[in-house]
Amino acid sequence: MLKITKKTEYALIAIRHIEDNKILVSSNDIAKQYDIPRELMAKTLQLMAKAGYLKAIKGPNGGYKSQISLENISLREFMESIEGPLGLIDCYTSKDCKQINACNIKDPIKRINKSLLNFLDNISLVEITR
Amino acid sequence: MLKITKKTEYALIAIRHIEDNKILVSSNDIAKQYDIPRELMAKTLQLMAKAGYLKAIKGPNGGYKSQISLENISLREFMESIEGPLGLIDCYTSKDCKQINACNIKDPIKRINKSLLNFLDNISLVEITR
DNA sequence: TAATAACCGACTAAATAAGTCGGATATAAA
DNA sequence: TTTATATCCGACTTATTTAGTCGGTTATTA
Repeated sequence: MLKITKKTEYALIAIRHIEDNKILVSSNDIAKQYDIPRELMAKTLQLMAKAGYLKAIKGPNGGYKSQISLENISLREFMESIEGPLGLIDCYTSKDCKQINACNIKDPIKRINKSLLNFLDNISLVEITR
Repeated sequence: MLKITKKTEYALIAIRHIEDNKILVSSNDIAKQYDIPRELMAKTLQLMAKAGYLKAIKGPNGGYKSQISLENISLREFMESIEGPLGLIDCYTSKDCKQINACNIKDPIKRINKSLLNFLDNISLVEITR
């Protein structure tokens, strides 16, 4: 419970690696170095490129480089761009909860959820490089 | 990602319900009122009783009543007693992560995890009744 | 033109969460 | 003392989500 996914984990490993090695890094390099399945790492980097965090360069000697400054990205923003909306519960995003009507914890959970998101909003991605 | 489980959700619904209705409440009552599967609700209440949050009374007209004052319980403590240890990742609890050696985000994640736990430590269960 | 790297979607496998089933024990009331 | 109702318990099945795989395309450089 309350775990982050491997995809997010791999994304964080990659972003730090790319940040630390200011040169172009290929998906294969990262996968090999951290023992991450090639295809998964590739897919994840593609997501990150699509989200605008990385610039992708095709062809031999291609790879990825950073296109952002980590200070400006929050952990929440980053995670959500990879996995979709975060939340302890999705009463509010999806509408198929059987408890929704009678539910006696809707409001408190909403409040707690909000402050959790706020918590993640206030963690910058640079944190991951320290 | 970062979701709480239904079991935890049902537990919170139950604890609030029991708190609001100071009398003895049966598992069936709660299950019916909030449209929760009987057996699951029963099992969850049993966990809570075992953890010492509730007092169980068997037999007809039996049920559960609160045995704690919610102010003194943190959300973290409550959740962990139902689901086991919390964490964004379990590098540290389990030892079977392929990345563990090369991992470049171990320390930052550990730090962030710690402050997440701290966040949950500082939310009291009474919050759920407001 | 061959090798390499990103790109893309559909697929399978593994892990976890959610829910079900069958039966035991305790207790209050008829 | 019997019956009904409640907790208690563990094993089981099903559903959902996460993780990983596969096959093939496009772009680019040497």
